[in-house]
Amino acid sequence: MSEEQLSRKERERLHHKKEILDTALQLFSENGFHNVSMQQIAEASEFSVGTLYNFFESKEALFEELINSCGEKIIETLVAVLDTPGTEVERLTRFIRYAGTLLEEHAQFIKLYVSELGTRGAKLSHQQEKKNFDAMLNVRLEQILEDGIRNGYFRRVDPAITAKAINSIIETLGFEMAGQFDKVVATDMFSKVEQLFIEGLLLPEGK
Amino acid sequence: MSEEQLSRKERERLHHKKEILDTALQLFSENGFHNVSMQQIAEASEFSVGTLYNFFESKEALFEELINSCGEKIIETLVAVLDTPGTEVERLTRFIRYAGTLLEEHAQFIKLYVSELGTRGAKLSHQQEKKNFDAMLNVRLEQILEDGIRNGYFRRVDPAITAKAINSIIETLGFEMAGQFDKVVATDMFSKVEQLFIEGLLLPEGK
DNA sequence: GCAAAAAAAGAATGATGATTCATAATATGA
DNA sequence: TCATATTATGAATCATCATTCTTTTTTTGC
Repeated sequence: MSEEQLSRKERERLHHKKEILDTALQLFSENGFHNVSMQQIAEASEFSVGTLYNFFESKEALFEELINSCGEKIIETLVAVLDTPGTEVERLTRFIRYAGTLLEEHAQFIKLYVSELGTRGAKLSHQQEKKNFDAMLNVRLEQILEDGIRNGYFRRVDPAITAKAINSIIETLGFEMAGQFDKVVATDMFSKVEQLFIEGLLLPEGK
Repeated sequence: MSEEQLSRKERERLHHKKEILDTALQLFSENGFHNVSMQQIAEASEFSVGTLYNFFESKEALFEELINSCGEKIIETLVAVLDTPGTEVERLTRFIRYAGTLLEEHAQFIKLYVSELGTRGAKLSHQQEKKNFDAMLNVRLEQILEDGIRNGYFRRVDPAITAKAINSIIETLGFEMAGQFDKVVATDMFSKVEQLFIEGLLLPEGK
């Protein structure tokens, strides 16, 4: 919607930036932050090192922008799925299924995020408080589980642990699959996750 | 058992090596492989850099030896727990509980392993095929789950996914707790994991 | 076309940190 | 106690980057 406001020059600049971010994403997700140099990003994106610094304050800044730009989009759709109408059972089910779909379009980002930040480890950036997408998701999941229990759909498990468990397996599968994504395999896997958790959580009577 | 064969000198050397590995473990687990220098390890262990290289080929070699020496011990006890007599339900239960205990003694190692290798990511060592402790565990867990299903204890979930899910949550909790371990909190958490998975897996009738 | 401004280039700088190696300290054994 | 062998030391080397900065190229407005 703001695309219209920008001059050709500005659009071009944005496009260049995107190109850089894209190649950086590829390289980082394949080799990890520490094993990719600015030189490499420069060569791969067919810009010079100097130009990279023209777009980004520093290597870390580049990385952060990468994470945030992709992360925000993903988390939004994910949370949207969780906030969908329906019973807690339906919403949780939809959420798990949707995770598989997400993987398809964002395999690289997910791999990078999981391995460098994920549920574990803050290996990078000793600095400021960055938004923790994981934590955000966990809170939502926990809420749904709690509601589901209160409303008599789920057994009385611990919502916090269960949320973490669901998150963990999704991240693990996400990471595993990201290398060589296959739509069929992915949907299959996530439907098994669904079966494991949803059926494992349902109360025998089913309300 | 081989301790007797060694001369005092050799024993001393071994002891020195252990001291180095111990301080390296502490530093690595706190800061990650990339954020610890050989200098730091040298200072902290009160040896000189040169001496470190007297014991280890390279920084990576040191790291690998660290991982292997600790990992082997842990995996052995863990597999031993899985191979214990009893029904699959009992064995799996024991396994999950035991994971909490393990954490107590090996918090540092677990944190390091999970964050640098774990279920995800091969950020380090571009080289040879290192033993993958995770995979080993997964295979065993899968087997137990399969048996448990066949013997009518568990519902018909996918053993591979379920094994991964159990592994993932254990790793995640392991990592989270490793920072500031608290026995009470830990046993509590793992008993909730037990409740989530065991009860979620049991067939209504209970055979 | 042309001068000023903007963007791109990439060689030079500076830090950091792994690894080496000549030297010093220590242990051994006669 | 001395000569030799072993082990430890840490300053010097070497490589690898991130980052800077001067120069070159391209674009823009005229």
